[in-house]
Amino acid sequence: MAGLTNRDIAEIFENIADLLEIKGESVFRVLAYREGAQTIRDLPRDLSAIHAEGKLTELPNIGDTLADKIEEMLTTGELQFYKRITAEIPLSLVEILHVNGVGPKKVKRFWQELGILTLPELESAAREGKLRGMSGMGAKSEQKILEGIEALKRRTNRLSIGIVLPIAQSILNDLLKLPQAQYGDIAGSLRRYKSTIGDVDILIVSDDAAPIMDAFVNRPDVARILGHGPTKSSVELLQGLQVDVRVLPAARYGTALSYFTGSKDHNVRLREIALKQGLSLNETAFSNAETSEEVVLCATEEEVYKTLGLPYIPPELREDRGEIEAAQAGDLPHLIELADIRGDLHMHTTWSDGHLSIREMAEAARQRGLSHIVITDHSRSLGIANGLSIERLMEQQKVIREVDAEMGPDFTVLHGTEMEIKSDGTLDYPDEVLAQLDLVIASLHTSLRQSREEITQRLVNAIRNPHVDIIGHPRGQLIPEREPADLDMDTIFAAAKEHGTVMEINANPRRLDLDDSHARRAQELGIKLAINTDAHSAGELDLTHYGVATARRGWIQPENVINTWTTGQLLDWLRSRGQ
DNA sequence: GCCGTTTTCGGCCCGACTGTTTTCAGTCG
Repeated sequence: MAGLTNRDIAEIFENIADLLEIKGESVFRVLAYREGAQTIRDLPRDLSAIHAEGKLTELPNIGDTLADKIEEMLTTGELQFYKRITAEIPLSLVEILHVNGVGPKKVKRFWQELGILTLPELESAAREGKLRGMSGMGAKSEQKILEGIEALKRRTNRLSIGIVLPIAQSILNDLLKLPQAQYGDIAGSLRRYKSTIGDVDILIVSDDAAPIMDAFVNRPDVARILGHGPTKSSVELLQGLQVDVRVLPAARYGTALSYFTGSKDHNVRLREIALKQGLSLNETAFSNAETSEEVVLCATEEEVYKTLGLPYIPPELREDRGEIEAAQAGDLPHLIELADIRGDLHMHTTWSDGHLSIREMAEAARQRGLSHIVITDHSRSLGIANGLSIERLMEQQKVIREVDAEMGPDFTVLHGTEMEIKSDGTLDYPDEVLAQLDLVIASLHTSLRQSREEITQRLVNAIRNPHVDIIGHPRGQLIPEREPADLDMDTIFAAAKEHGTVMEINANPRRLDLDDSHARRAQELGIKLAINTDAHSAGELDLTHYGVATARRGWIQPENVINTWTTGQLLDWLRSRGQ
């Protein structure tokens, strides 16, 4: 089997890590495979392209050994080492390892002492009371494993940040209403604005933790209490989402917030820096590495970074993707902020599949402090979304000009389209129609499973058209259910660079497309970006922060995002492209 | 297995909680 993708290779490394862990290998060797897998998952380019350049070992966490294995997989489609290890440790054990409360030691013992190879076998054994006979295992452990298996079956993997963030904010708000709670934050991957969220971490400052812990585990939306200690509790909500709450004193809040915001890789790097100063850093304090005596308490994260001799690093950058080195060099990027956004260039109205009229969308956008918007309804071939015929498109233009005039000089409404790139690669409106529009977004909505060559060529065709200004949600992913199209992003970006075509970061949390690492790659190549909501309602105009956060995760600076431009700058740019 | 502004060898994080245990191992984050 040829054509192993980055995702395939990352999964194989992840499986190897699990198998080595069950085998009882050094945790650091296990970690090396995990980190290698993570690097590959985050990669904005194809491993085959990097391999062709001979630069695999320049990737972080990829050394000679992993590079050789990647090469073997790319060239032969197989990995002999993987065959050997799966012959030694059954791959089906990996599934058991994913049961909450079951770690590598237990997986190995279930396998070797009871011959359990699969999740259903473990479930039967637990139901039949066969586990409690093992040393160190009782009826309670058995019950916990059964609950863990049930949770795993319910589990819908990671959820979109758009689902999780509102839930987490409501829990935080409820806890902060308690008289014992002083202040608190959402930490974890949610604070870093990852596009998908596995669980929620909330920190609360208080000197009286018990009432907060009790209130939390007794919430009506709690399905199951996973833990209920004096300062830390953990629950599973009815939606299957796990939420952890910790309570701590104000004097230690900085180290705790830093620790629980992560990422894990970022924290490891911070600890290394601390150790070089003779300090040991954990979630409670900096201690003397020799004597373990606590020497610095940090109430704020700024103090944590200051103690390490670093400037404050924004949460969205904390992924160990070069931010530590940049901070040390005094070279952190000036990141875009929500307040920099002046316009939204992609939204729909009742003319196609939106819920509000042009006038209503304009009013809603103005209320939100924007200075201009572009109405971009769907084009004619997207029948399911009531796409506009050429006649209706031209009719719409008249209405948009009227609304624009009504809105006065301080708010501008422009006429655009979100035009289909059809499955044969042609565009949905002829050039002479496109020439009459203020702005053209071209997007893929259909035939997203075409071959890499075909679908890449479709997008390149659109990029080459001089009337196309922006490529909307370029990769076509839907989080969490739909994988991105199989696009050759090196080729896409090269074309976009050549033609000055803008790449969208679609701010809808189900899309977040481009993602952080592709956005970063685009910026490095000198490609301009747009952050648009693709709103179909007034409420969706409030999704911009997800796009801005994704851009921040991609190290994006405001000057490279065309939504930060004034209305005049945008119009000048559009005019210059018209020629 | 990766990595290097103290190291090409020897580090690589550790505290909270649970269940089982009479002092701790396993798991998780």
